[in-house]
Amino acid sequence: MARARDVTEAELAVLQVLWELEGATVREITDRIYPADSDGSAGNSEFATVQKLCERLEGKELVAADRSGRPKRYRATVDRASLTERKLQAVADDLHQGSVTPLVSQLLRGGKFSPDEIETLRSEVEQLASRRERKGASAKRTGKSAKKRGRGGSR
Amino acid sequence: MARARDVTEAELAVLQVLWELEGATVREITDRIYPADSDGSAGNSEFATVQKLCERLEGKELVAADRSGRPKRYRATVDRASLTERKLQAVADDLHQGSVTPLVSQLLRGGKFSPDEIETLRSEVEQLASRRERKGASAKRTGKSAKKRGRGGSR
DNA sequence: TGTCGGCAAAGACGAATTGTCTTGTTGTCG
DNA sequence: CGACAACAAGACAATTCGTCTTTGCCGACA
Repeated sequence: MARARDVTEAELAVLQVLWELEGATVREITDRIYPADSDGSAGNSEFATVQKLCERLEGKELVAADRSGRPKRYRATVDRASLTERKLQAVADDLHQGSVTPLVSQLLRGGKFSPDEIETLRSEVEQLASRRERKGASAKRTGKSAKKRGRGGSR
Repeated sequence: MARARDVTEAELAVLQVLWELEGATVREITDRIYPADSDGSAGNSEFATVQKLCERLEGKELVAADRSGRPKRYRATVDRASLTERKLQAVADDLHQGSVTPLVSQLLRGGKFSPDEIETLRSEVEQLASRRERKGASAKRTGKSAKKRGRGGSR
């Protein structure tokens, strides 16, 4: 029942650092997230907080730890794009039976795009279109092709 | 810190019913969500559960209640598309500084589309592209300025 | 050798959320 | 009136989340 636990605000902050640094120790992450108090006096608990966040992220298999060196080294096992995709798929599952097309339409309808972006999107769609030409001999567009793919509400 | 409260699983179930029925009483919603035990004996608590969910949804201003008739009547104040947009924007805010273009690209790259869908998307992009063509006359706010949309992550 | 600082692991904590359920109160209808 | 559905208010356990404390470990260095 528990629905794939989402990435938390604080956890995301850690991930962002790991995406930026491409592998970092808890200390390094902490220093990025909590600047200002660089003196080692009370900053002790912040370190522990980040440590805990890293553990939880490891539990979710979003980061991995390299335990060979002494200061343990964390790296992200998902990149920004993957996480984005997960979240988008979750939205699709929740609101559109797993189909992502409505999401794209919705985003396009929002229309907040620069000419550059529009051009990029256009070419991406064209690419998509041409890719299907290559394989689908019969452009039978009435079929709808039942590609529903519930996409496991599993979790 | 509290981040615009998300719609819960159970709450979403209620919303789905309201989208389907376009206004319904708590009883009606309950019957849809908890079938099987159609006898009115113990189903009492389920009713209360749905009641509570409706109250919370009302608190989030996602539904509104018409209190004139006796069996109170709830209706959704956001449609599926709006909720979708919110969630998408939240993803964009969290992972891409509020820009939705990367989301579209990501979705397109996923490539799970039927020929029909591709055709639809293509026309939507074309529409977007052509819409920007006629920018000369309107000195309105539509200027490319809108850009990134800081979109204060809060609330 | 002894102790000192950084690292690690475990866990406690309070606050908040979520889904469920209980208990009273109120309104309506036969 | 009397029964019964709708309603309001809240209690409840379970879980989550961010934070913090404690305790032990290790290697370095005077």
